[in-house]
Amino acid sequence: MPGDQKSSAASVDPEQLWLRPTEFRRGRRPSFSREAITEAAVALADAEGLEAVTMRRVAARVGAGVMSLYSYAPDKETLLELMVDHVSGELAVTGPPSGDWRTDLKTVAHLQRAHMLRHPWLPAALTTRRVPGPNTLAFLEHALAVLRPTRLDGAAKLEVFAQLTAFVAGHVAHEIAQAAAARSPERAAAEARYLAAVAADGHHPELAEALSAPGRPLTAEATFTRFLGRLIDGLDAD
Amino acid sequence: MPGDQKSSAASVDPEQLWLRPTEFRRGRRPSFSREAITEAAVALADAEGLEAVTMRRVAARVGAGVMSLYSYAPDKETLLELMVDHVSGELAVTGPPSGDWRTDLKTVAHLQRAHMLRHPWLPAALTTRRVPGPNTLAFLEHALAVLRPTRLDGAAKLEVFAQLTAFVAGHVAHEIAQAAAARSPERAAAEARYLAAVAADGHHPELAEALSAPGRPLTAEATFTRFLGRLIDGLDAD
DNA sequence: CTCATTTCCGTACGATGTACGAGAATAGAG
DNA sequence: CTCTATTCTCGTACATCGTACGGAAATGAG
Repeated sequence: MPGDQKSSAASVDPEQLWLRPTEFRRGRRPSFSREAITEAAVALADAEGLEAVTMRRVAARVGAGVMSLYSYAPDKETLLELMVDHVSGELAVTGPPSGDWRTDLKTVAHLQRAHMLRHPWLPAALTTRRVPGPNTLAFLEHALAVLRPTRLDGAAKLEVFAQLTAFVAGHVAHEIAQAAAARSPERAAAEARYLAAVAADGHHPELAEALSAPGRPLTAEATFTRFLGRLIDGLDAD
Repeated sequence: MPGDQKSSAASVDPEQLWLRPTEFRRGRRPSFSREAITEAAVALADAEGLEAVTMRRVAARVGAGVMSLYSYAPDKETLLELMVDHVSGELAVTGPPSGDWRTDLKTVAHLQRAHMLRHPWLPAALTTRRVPGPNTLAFLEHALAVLRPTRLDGAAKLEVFAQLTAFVAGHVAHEIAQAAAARSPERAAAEARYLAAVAADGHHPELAEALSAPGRPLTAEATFTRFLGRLIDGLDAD
């Protein structure tokens, strides 16, 4: 493979991934399943973070040999893709759109946020992964239905969904980092001391003022709702 | 370290990172420098992506032994942090705020977008990294100055900057993925075939319609500008 | 000089993703 | 039934990764 420029783009064949023939099989019966393996990987990521998801640990969790996993997914990248779509199955759609598409779209975003908070590895995983599986597509279908009352064309609707997802992922990544910092007081104190030192150097007057006049503390939820409102209420202006 | 829950949160001591004593030194004179090492790492990431940044390759690029790098950065995580801040030095601020803070803030976002497009590994790196270095702080200082005409309190201003950065990173990550897919026609065709197959299964009528009525193709720049406008013009409503 | 201090880096170790290929299990053909 | 093709299982092996360790080399202080 000459000039293999993988950069940071995922490279998984969607057809081989999602359109595998579930048909007739000769040979030995499978001892495990894609689902069981994916669930094990998700459980690991939920409990210990994405970097705990190693082929060895996943295999141990399902009781398989390491190399057996490769009968179900051609490589680890694919397994990550399976994980992302698997948890998207939890994005239970609450019913048909109400007709008030702005409210519906906000509900969609709030669902996504709760979902990503439950699986904190999702924002990082989504940065690269980009082949929508069946569960992701079901949710996308719902989002498109929500957008039907708008007069956006197809490409624009897809773009709105992608932007919304990116926005939620970005917000939740930040939210998670804040929460993690707060959970480790030693680290939080070190960071506070560092920022205080910077603010005291005289070269950052705006930062100094911002830190000294913090205002009321904002909940992450309130911040999210506010920015989401700005984003969505401004939509369809053209 | 009991209960080491690292999850996906970075864990670098900001004081040891950015407040190192550059003072008097006894012992042997350094043969390299943080800057040279960081630049080598950045060059690697720019050319071949984040995953090409290995200690061995960075060392080879600066002409050092692998373990010599550890005299300049305690671990790879720290080196990544250095990379992020190093490239932030390119975010040249164009001058004092004009007074029209909405326009200024849009300029800030456009600067960030161009910056991330020049260093496509940045969105992924920013998902985890969260200790602002001097260059990042200089840019933050500018952003805060831009927000001075608003009557937001300190915490709110910081939140606006974080959200804006997250939004830009999310958009650019998506933009990069699109561009990468377009650059590999084989992959793009496979994905198109896959989506067409899904749309043809009858269970995704909205998707089918969105794909069949794409509308005029949108440039990434235009999409960015549009969503950015929505986000910023809605600001300060309360 | 001596000695404390700092940098340099070869070697080595554990962990990772996965290529390879030998065995085991199963279904159809005869 | 036997034979053969097919499929799954997984132990072994390897390249590559981050980095711990410790000795050699260089430098400033006393």
